[in-house]
Amino acid sequence: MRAWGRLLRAQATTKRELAAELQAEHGLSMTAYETLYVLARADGRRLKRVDLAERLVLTPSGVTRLLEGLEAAGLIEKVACETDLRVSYAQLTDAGFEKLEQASCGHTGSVRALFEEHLDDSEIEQLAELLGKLPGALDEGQSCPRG
Amino acid sequence: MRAWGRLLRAQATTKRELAAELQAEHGLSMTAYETLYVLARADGRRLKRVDLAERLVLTPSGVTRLLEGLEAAGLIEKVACETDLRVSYAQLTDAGFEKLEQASCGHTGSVRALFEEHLDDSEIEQLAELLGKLPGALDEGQSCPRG
DNA sequence: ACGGTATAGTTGACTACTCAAGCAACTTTA
DNA sequence: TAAAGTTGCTTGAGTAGTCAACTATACCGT
Repeated sequence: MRAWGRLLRAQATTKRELAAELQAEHGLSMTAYETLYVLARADGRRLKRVDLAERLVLTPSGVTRLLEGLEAAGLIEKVACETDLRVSYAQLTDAGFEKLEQASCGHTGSVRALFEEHLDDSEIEQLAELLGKLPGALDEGQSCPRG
Repeated sequence: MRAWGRLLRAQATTKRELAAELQAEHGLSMTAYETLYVLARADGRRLKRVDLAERLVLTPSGVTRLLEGLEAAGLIEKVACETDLRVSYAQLTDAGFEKLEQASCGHTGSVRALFEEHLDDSEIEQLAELLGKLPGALDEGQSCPRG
């Protein structure tokens, strides 16, 4: 039960710090970063909006609004699907990929630093393990695109 | 590093569910609930806005806006401090305390259920332990007011 | 082929925060 | 005892998301 309170506060606190940094250094929101990240690792660097919504834990309308911004910034583009006229893919542009690479090292570094400041390696491993059992955990891979 | 991604998603997913339930059953937002909760356990059931901000991981303006709502709903009231005219306490009203009690059992039940669905007791204990080492962890007590 | 239902996405109105700026009351210092 | 600085809180404007309602396309049974 303490676990829940701590989950809330730990996440809120760390997220706030990291978001501020990401914003200051690269002009990206946390969610925008996550978006570029999942797109970069997706097949063909594109994803249906609906899949994006699931991965980012956002509603479809949230995705629409998010992508509006990213498209305006030239980091992604809208690509129509040939076989289903309803779906439009979010396609990572080269600029978007570069942006991600620029932001990636700094950001993952900060995340790592923040965790390692408070936990040792095996504890982090344990934590990942435990959190992985909670809902919302779809499998992912490593930290760096092109890594 | 996976830990971070999972922390984000686990929290987003669970929070979404629990918030919806809390809203449907008691008309409270997650943050409102947390507020009532920390006030109930505070000395004299009141807290300075600035302290509230720290505990809820909110900015002062966020607290102002939040308390506006809670005060309008009669769950808290504004009480001026006698020795320092700048500070105004948020004082939990009886109605607020009752509201908390009503919401408390259902909510803590849901939280517990959600965790226990995926983790066993010792894992939950471990998780709480690990999250407790992350920033933002100030000590708290048990789950139920008056408990 | 055609009506019914499900799915993908968008839009308008709203909520819950944030930040930057500001005011008021307190403290320090000289 | 007054200027300068600090602290507690509020306010205006903006951002990021939500929900409910909508359009458009696709699929399915008859």
